[in-house]
Amino acid sequence: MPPAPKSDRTFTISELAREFDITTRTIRFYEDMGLLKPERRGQSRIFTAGDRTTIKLILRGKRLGFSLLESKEMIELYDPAEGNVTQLQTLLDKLAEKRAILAQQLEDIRVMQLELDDVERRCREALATSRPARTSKRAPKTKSNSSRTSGKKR
Amino acid sequence: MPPAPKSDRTFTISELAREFDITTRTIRFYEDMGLLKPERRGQSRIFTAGDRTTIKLILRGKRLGFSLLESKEMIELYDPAEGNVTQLQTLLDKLAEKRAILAQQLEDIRVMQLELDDVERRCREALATSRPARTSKRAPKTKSNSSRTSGKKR
DNA sequence: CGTGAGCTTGACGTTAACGTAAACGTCATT
DNA sequence: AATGACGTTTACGTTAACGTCAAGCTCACG
Repeated sequence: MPPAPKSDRTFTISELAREFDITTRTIRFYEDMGLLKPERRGQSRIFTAGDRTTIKLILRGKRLGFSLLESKEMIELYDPAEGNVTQLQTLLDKLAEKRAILAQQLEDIRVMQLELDDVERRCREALATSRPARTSKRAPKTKSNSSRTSGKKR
Repeated sequence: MPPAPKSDRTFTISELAREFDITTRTIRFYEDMGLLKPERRGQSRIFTAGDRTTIKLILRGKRLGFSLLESKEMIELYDPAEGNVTQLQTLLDKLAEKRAILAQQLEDIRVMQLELDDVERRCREALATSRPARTSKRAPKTKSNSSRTSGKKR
C-alpha cells in the first residue's frame, strides 16, 4: 500500500508532548476543555494534523497571556464549526475585539521596548564610567555621580 | 502656604483603585507581594506618584500576560534599588531576556493579525455571496457552495 | 453621641491550569 | 511469565491572583 500522504499523518499523545515540550497531562487537559477532539484507537488517542495546529494556536495564545477560553474563542472564530454561518456579524464584532486587544498589546510592547532601551543605555553608561574605559582617549574623569541614586531612601 | 507642587501629590487607596479600575484588595495584595511600599499616616496608606507608576507598569505587564513576579522583575530592572550596581552585566542579560520575550510576542501578534485578516476576508466574502449584493451588478449566481463546510463531520 | 464613609487587618473561598500519584490495561520483547 | 514502555482513568494537590466576608478603628457631621 502507498505510504499514506503526509497530511494524513497522525500523532500519539507523547509525540505531541515531546514536540511542544508539554506534558501528556496538559494535552489531556486541553481535551477535557474541549479544545482537542482526538479519535480513539481502542483506548488510545489518535491526534491529527488539525489537533497539532490547535496546540500551536493554544501555545501562541499563552505566550500572549490569553486564557484557554480566549484561545478557544479565537480558534472557533478561525474554524467556524457549526451555526456560526448565521452569526457572521457577531463574528466580525469579535474579530474587531481581538484586533483591539492585539493593538493594545503592540502599543504596550512598543513602550516597554523604549523603556528597556532607556535602562540599557543608562546601564552601559554606568559600565563605561565605572570602568576606566577600554580604548577610550578620554580620562576617567570621575564623572559627576551615579545620577541614578535619586530618591528612595531606605 | 503654597499649593504643594504637583509631583508631591499623594493618593489614597481608593483614589488609585478608582483610577485604574481595580479593587483596594488588589492594591493591598500588590503591597503584600512587595510591589508597593506606601507610607503610613497612622493606619492608612499614603501612595506616592511612584506607587501610581508602579501600578501602571503592573497593569501593562498583565495585559501582556506577565505574572506579578515577572512584572516585579522588570520594575526592579528599571529601578535598580540596591546592590544592583554591582550586577550590571546580570542586568544586561536580563534585559536581553525580556527583549527576546517581547520580540516573540511581536511575532505572535503579527501572525495572529494575519490570521484574523484571513478570517475576516472569508467572512466578508460569505456575507457578500449570501446576501444578493447591495449595489452590485453581478447576479447572485448561487455561487459554488459555502467553501468552508469542509471536513469535521458532527 | 451615634452614624456613616473610609480605612485597617485577618482569614477563608475561588478559579485556572495544570502537577502528581494511584491503579490499571496492552503490547512487544526478553 | 515477567519486565518495560506506552497508554488509560480517577482524583486529590498546588499556585497565582485575587474575591469575599468579618470585625474593628477613626474621624467628620448632623
